[in-house]
Amino acid sequence: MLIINQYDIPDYMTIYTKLYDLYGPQGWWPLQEIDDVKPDKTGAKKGYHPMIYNLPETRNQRFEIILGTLLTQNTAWTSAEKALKNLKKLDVIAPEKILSLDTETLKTAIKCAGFLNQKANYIKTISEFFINLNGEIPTRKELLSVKGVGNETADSILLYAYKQPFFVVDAYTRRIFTQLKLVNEEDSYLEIKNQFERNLPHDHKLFNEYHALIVEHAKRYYSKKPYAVNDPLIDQNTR
DNA sequence: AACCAGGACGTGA
DNA sequence: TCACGTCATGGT
Repeated sequence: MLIINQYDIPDYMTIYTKLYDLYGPQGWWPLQEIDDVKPDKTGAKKGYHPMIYNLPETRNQRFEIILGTLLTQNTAWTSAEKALKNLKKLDVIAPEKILSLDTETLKTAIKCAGFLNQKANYIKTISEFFINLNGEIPTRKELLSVKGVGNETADSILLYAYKQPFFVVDAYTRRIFTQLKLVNEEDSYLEIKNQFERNLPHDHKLFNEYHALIVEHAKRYYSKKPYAVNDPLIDQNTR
């Protein structure tokens, strides 16, 4: 007989360990050139550049990550990646080059990632913002003031582009942790984010892997309804 | 053929 | 604050 009570709910670190044991290091945030070998789609994925935590190393790598966070908003990463490849082909993965790029050309390049009008606008705007930073790390508040940067994108930029310990919450995180009964469906973004940050050591490598692992796990068990079928994190008898 | 994808913004209550 | 419509393309 299995009784569900608060003591049966695993803690955040335990779940992280389980996910890491299942999937291994994910090697986020993906960067072109470094991630030349793509994982196969059978599930034997080992990540992009696993166990490498010193990236990004250059200004343009940092900028590429920022472009990626905007392009992948409500969009499959594969589509955002194609857009990035198009930009790479145009040799415009640098804020100054984006600013001097014709807007219609930009739209054509990113069309495959959807929301082309908004995203072209966002990309232009954040390019100027990035230049004005002069290499400084932006605050979360500053990032949120940029049009196109909401909670998740701000945290993604801080975590993956600047290696700061800001936990990223996305729709997958909400789905999984609602099932695990660690968060409530109606909890706000900040409530969930704060809960993770209160219950985990503030280590950017840990936050990096954790969010990436959540995405990997969700793609397997939380992309089509009903959710959580055969989820190894959940005792199937108690679903 | 609907539904989803590593969301954010503008609007009106 | 908050629910709701909108933004757009591509894959399943």
